[in-house]
Amino acid sequence: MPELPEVETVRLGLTEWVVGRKIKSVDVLHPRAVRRHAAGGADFAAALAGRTVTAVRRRGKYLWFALDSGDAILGHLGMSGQMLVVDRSRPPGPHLRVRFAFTDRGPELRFVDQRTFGGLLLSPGGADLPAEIAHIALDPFDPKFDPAAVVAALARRRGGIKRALLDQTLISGIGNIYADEALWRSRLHGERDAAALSRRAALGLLTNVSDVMAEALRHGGTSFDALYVNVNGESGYFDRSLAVYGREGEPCLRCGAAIRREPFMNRSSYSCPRCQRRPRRMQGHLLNVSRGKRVPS
DNA sequence: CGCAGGCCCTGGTAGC
DNA sequence: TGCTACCAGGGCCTGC
Repeated sequence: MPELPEVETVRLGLTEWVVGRKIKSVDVLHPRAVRRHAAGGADFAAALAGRTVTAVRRRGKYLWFALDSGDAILGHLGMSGQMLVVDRSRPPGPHLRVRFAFTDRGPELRFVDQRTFGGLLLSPGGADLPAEIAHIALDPFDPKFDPAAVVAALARRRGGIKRALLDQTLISGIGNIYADEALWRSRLHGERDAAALSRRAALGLLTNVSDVMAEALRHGGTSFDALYVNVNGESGYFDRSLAVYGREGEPCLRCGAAIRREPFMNRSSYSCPRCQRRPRRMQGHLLNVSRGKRVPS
């Protein structure tokens, strides 16, 4: 699942392979891939022919191609989106959604997306920062990222700390994997009240978020399954370094306790039951639900 | 306004 | 073997 380190890995590859090239033609093969482009696929394709890519930029999990017109192609990979730079002779796979051909003889760019949660749109005047994502907060890799401001926002925040980490308008780029990894490093359960964290604990958590994502980037990202690959179709290998995500029942790398998996927002949270104690109030609630009317000890 | 929850989508897999 | 049910989950939308 592409989170910030994976999207940044893709951005670096696109910068190498696409910047400076002129788009010859665009084929939209699935309307859902451009559903956020209100004028439709034909308009999307026609507007891009003849444009030159001047840069590839990113904020959080969004990336965009800056064009010589001052516009931008804004994209989100969703869960399964891939940006592949491949030779034109290579036969298309079953999930090819959008194809970009260039005026040179080089490889083409393919947006491939099995689950179609991802998509592309043309952002008028969006070369520097597309208006469509102006509401997304800075990510921890942004030079202007201000940890103290995020700590202050967390102090005003209602609800659990994990949900706050996943709120892209508070801090961007974090998804389920790195949220769980950073919480483990900080020895915090994700349902701890965000506002109840000390300033020191909140700052430490943000440091762990930055650290784990920087480490993942150095490994080329996390490929938990075959759905995330870089522009050359290669997997990252940070999955070997994950401490909790996907490790249900395996020993905690710190204390040896069996890693637990809990339902969270129609997905899963992974944590260590010993290092990351569940807040007391929720403890009683969950025990009542899952084990009958048993009094929490 | 801020937060919680539902929905979108498909392929792989577990279970019967 | 063949079917069904479930799982992965980020962002957007709605409703309270």
